[in-house]
Amino acid sequence: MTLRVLNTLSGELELFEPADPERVLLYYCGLTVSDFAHLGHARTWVHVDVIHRWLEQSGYDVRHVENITDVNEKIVARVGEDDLGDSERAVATGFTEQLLSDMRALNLKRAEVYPRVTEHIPEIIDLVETLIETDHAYEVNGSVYFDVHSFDEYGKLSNQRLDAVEPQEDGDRSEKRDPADFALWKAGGVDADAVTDHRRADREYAVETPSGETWDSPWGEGRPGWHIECSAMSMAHLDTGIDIHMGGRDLVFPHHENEIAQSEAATGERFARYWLHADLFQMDDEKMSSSLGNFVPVTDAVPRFGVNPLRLFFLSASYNSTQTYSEAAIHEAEERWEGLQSAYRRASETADSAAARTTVTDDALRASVADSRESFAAAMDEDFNTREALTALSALASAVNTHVDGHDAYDYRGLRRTIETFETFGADVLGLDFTGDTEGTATVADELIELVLDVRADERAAGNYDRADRLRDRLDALGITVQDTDDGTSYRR
RNA sequence: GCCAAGGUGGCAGAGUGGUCUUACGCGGUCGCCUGCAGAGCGACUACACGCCGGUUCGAAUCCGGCCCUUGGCUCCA
Repeated sequence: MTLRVLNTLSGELELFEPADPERVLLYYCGLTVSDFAHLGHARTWVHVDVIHRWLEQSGYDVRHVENITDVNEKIVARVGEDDLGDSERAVATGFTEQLLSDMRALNLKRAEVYPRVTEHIPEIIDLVETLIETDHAYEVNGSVYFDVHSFDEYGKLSNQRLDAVEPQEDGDRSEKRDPADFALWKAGGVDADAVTDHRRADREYAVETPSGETWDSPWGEGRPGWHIECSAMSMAHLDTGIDIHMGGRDLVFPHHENEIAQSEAATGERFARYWLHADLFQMDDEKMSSSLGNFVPVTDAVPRFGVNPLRLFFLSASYNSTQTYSEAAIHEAEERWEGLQSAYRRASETADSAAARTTVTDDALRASVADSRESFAAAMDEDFNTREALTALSALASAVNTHVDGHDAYDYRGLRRTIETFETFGADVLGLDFTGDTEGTATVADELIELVLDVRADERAAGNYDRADRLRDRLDALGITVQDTDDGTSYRR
């Protein structure tokens, strides 16, 4: 079992070796809470989640930290909009709660901690002071900037060369020594022009010119820069360097490049061993993004498609390739989900049936289970190739069907092993829920359906197929699919 | 312009030096099964890999050039 990962730093597949052989420190660059999370975020979350789960499955103790950026001009821009809140903090709190709720809906494993910028101002100030003391940063008019030329390896993540980076145009950055220098601390309140830029003409705002929160610092009243938070917060929560640092590909430059610069300049140690970047989710021919307004919110998608099909849809492309929103592709994931779930149920039902015997052995089934386990693990170990891992689960589903279709007495031990494989790899690793949909809560509607099916069974037994088919059609029109099998009639809503 | 990722069958999407891979899935056709349908199983859906060169006994897979797409260089998962 040797995991290899594609490290953005080297651009190559590398053998994964965490600093502590038993523990993985995972940091995921989370969201700025200025809007609802959309499917692009969801896709990255699901992949990060599966990576977290696979690391645990591989025997590591995973410490997972995921920041929440709750200080930002875009948040301030929404102050006074509808009932979002009348302060930066109120807007941020509302979106944060929504975000955590979306994550639960997607069946994501919780991070150990979700640090927020507003709770780490002292750590940020300490880090900025260290950078000034070591001559990596300088203060001008109450703002502090990182001096990119003070860090020799600047550009090593993104391969950007300083002289090739297009200089920014705006004049108010002229106090920087070099256009590529970036703010660690910004003097004064929020930039009113930036806030105005983020406001939308088609919306009403109860607060005309909202002000963001500011904090005291050795350089006067101000706000932290964008990049510094991740360095300060990861240092606060992941004591010894990060093993895996993840985020979207759009963060490689400048965000992650700057994180490396300021962190390694301050500590003299490597900030993160492996940088993994999830490629972006596209809507037609451009990325899905809040600022472009072309997004499908998680809150709409989960009830509409279901969490299992959505997860399968995301996992049907590897994390480091782009994926495009397509209802046809989500439909395909639904079909695949139904196939997997029905095979799981068949395995469970037949294993529990009287026809299952410990004396029966089906070598083909057992070989399929072994193959499936092996190829699933091999796929995940090769940079988390979830699509290939799904192939292994589909093969397992196929083996169950072949076994059950082809035998009158079932291989109990083989089926138990099959079920265990679905539960370990499908449920624990891929985060699918095989049991949730139908079991436990029989509603009145379910009982009425059973009643109709009983009537239909009587009609069929009496040879009244016309009447039986009409009942089936009526149920179908209500969205209830009826299936007759050797073992009786089942239905699916 | 610079940096990065990518261009594979009707769709979607793995593979990354050689008939066991045109994987897996979706869609479509046919067969088995079924009272019928669905599900399931089996077969098929012209030996596809952006273009042009090169290396090699052999390339979708390596090298070079070109075209195109997406992302980054400004807030962004």
